[in-house]
Amino acid sequence: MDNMKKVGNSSCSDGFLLRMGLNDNKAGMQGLDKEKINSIIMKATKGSRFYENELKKDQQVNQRIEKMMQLKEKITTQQLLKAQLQVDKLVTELEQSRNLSNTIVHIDMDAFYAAVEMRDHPELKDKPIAVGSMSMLSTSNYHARRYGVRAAMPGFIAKKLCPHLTIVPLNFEKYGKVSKEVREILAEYDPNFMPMGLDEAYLNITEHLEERVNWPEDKRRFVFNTESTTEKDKDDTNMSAKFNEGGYSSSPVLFEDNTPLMDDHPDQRGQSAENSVVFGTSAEEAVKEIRFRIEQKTQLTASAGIAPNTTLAKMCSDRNKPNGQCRIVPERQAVLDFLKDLPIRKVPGIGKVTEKMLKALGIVTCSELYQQRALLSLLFSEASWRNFLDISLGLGSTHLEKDGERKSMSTERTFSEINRAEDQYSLCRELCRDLAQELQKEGLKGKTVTLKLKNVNFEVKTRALTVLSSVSTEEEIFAVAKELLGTEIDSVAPHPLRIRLMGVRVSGFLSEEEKKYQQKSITSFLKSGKEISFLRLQPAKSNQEYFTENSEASPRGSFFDKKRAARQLNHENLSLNETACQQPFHDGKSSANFVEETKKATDLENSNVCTIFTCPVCFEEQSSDNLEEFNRHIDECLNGTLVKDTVEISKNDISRENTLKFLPQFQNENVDERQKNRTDQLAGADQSASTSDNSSSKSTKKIIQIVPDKPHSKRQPSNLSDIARSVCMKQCLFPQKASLDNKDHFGETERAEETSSSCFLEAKEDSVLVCPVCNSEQKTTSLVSFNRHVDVCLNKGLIQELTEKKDFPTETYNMENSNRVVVSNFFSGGSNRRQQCTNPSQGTKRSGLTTSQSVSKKAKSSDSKHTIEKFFK
DNA sequence: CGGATCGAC
DNA sequence: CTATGTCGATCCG
Repeated sequence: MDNMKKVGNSSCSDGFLLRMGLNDNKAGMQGLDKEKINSIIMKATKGSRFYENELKKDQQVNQRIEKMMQLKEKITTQQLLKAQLQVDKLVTELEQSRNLSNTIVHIDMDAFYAAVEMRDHPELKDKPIAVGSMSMLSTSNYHARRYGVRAAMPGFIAKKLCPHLTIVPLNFEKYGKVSKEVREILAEYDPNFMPMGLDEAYLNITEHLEERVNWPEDKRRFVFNTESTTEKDKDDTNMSAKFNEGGYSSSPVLFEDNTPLMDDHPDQRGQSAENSVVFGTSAEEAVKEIRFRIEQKTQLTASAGIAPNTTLAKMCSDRNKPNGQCRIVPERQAVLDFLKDLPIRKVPGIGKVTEKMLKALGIVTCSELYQQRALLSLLFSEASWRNFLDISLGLGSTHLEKDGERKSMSTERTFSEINRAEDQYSLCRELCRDLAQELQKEGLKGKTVTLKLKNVNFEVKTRALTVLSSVSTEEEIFAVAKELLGTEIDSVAPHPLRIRLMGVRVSGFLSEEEKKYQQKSITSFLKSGKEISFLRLQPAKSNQEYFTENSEASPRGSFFDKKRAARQLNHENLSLNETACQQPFHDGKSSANFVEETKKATDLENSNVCTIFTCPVCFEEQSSDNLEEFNRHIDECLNGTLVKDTVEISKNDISRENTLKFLPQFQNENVDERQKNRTDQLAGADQSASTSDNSSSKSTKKIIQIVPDKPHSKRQPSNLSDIARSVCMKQCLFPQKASLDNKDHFGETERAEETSSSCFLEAKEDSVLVCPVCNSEQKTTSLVSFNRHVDVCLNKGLIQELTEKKDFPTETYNMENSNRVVVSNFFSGGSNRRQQCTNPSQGTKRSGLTTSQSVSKKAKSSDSKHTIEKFFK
């Protein structure tokens, strides 16, 4: 209670100041003390829009904390004990899997950008400098840090702190070059080392050390380089002089640590020739050697950490910064000692917010994190508390992960206020262009486009839309982004949208497999078995068919399918048929058309399609072409198979996966290069319209066939949600095509014409919407309201479905008070489960609050990134 | 899935 | 004189 109050009332400046990273001012002669720094920053920042927003965010965090504390209050001793037992059981397992056999090194260049600039501008050497701009600094040198000048601080504030500060503009090209030089050295110790941005890298030197033991001295001898031989020097003729004066002799690389210089070769160093040095064979020596060589080559210093896993190595490299190194020897006790008093904030993955939340629980150090493990398991998501547990036990990845596939790509830009829609659209287009370029470099195509906006009050909003066929070109991305932007503009109309940042992101990339086979939406359909087609119910304009592809994300998540199905009805309508259908979120003069008029979708001929309905449940062809009658039939069938359905889910999912491998490759990928916007969404349909002959296809997955010919084999409904959807889309038709069961068909199926034939159901003006869940007729003819209704129904259904599942892990975790656990377990479906994989020796299984460790970023992209040097110490 | 949030640099 | 970034991943509902 006491705590709660404190949190709630905590001084509003708390979080903000925290963020500014005001900390150890090394009691140095020059510089400012902490208080002075605080007040200057405050003065400069107070009242600004930025500050106001910071306060707001801070309040939100406080509210979160308050909620957490309330939850905590309700926890009973018994629950806690139970949790303790369970967590400790896990601890035992984790402890058994501890792997100390690897030697991981984290290398971190000191004040990298600033150091490079100082090297290249000797006149700046003894001055406080920062790299960046008046708006934002990327890093500062140590001299400037004494004034409180930090990375991620706007330059104009830094100037107030330190009027003498020299701000040097960023020069990524240069940093990239230096970085490359460093990497060349690193590669010698671990060819598979993992760069993290320009100034950091992880190495696994386990193998190197094994070999190194047997190396002759000569292989470990390095000469002092007093010549300037680096390329940089060409830029700077003073290099030699500078190097001599501030260079190696005064550099502490070899002599700074108090640790004995030698291990296995006690007096080597002394024996070494005058201008050379020999390094020992231990891990420490090897890393000293690396740092020595880096400094010789670049005249820049690096810090390093050596430990049995990446997390520890990283925290280690921070310890003796700058220009120092630290090792945690591979013993359990050494690891625990290191962690004992380590503030959790030092742990990679624990940021400002998590720190504050944990602090509210009285947790500041890693050992406290361990002590509270039971409580944490009740208050945080599984992914989070498991991560906490790993941290407090000192577990982490013991090998460097391969660069995993990237999951998204984005670009964003900050600018001074833009409020004219016209400018906003062209900016948007520009961003799409940039992004498209980057996507193409990596050959990626994604299905989800996200627009990010930050208004002049620093409030950030994102709006996303997932489309069926993946996008990658400027035009394709813009077509979607434009729509999102238009909606936002309209939403504040008649006021202008006043923004200071815009960003575009593409995610939902196709997997390799998908790339290969994904072609027509039909193919995706075969794969996922969860296609949704939808009949537009505004027949006044046109009848179109929309496919929604289901992603892999939730292999068995029927709930999401439902949600998505319902939601996508909205979105598809919105984005794809702006002109042809009502625009629920736009007024008539939608600004989306401001820059580029949306092209009219090609109306598809469907008038002469003779329709046959096949019930998606019983697979009987229905004689009647009366929709209502058909609906009734399906409803009956559905009711009859409800129970059976849930049991069959997994089985069907498996069979679906198996068949996937044999999907034919379709060739019409670029057929519609010219077709943009919604037209391309309809490519599959378009094609089928012109291709009536699909006799070569064996339609095994047809659910509703409305095509004239073709008998088809039956496919079991995959699960309840599938059925629900198909019913929901009563008047829709599913693309078919097929050859799931016909491998012979493969390979030879290169002709686009063979791919599919799909038909359209005639839209009847008097269509009645019947909710597939509750079976009630809906009065409305508005799709949006109908969707809303279905959504609600589906949610109800979810609860039912939940209670029916016997294997739902209700007993596993504290359920009495925290339905959050229920929800998260359910919602995350497979993903949560995946994360539970717990073999620390198997490397990163992190998620939740740890991020960067589990994700291997592409070096390439981080290179071009505007990086900000870490700012705590 | 979409939106917000977190963390790294 | 003004003026506070960019990116990717994860979590929650």
